[in-house]
Amino acid sequence: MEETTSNKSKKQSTNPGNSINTWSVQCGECFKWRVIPTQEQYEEIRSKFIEDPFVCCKLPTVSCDEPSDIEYDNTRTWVIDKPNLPKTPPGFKKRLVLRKDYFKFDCYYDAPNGKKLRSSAEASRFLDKHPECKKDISPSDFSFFSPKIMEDTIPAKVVKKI
DNA sequence: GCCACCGGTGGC
DNA sequence: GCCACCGGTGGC
Repeated sequence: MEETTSNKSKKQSTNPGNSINTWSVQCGECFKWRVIPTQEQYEEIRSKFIEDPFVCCKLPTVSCDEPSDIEYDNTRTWVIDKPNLPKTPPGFKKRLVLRKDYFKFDCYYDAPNGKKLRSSAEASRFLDKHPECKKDISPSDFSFFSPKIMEDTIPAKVVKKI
């Protein structure tokens, strides 16, 4: 279960390259990496990864015989995710912003009204203020987990923090 | 004045 | 010692 970033990215924020632009999962049988086209599809797979592990043949046009989509190497920075994180609630947008020093991510949810949520505490408070959301969404539907950045794939020019 | 970004720290 | 959380602020 992985996500990757690289220095090439779609413009999702003011600072290109600081967000995740490729989502991929590893097949539990052949161990090849498969790129998942959208964050939403990726989150769907991730949300039940333990009880329903990913295998290549779940993708419509792929099997374990096909070469892998991408390789784990330092042509891009890799970060390791956790299985079974909650899917982003409908109407919300989840963003992971990588700090310039590659030390960690900041995780945000953009609420339907544009409000930016920065922590579980803020998410809970938001739901309390918006009972209409609370019907379908609970605080446990938010995860501010920051994926682990793989040090051996951090660009050499980045100055490491001591 | 706002907000993206970063730094500091309290609580575990 | 770590990291979730949030206050502060520089740059716009």
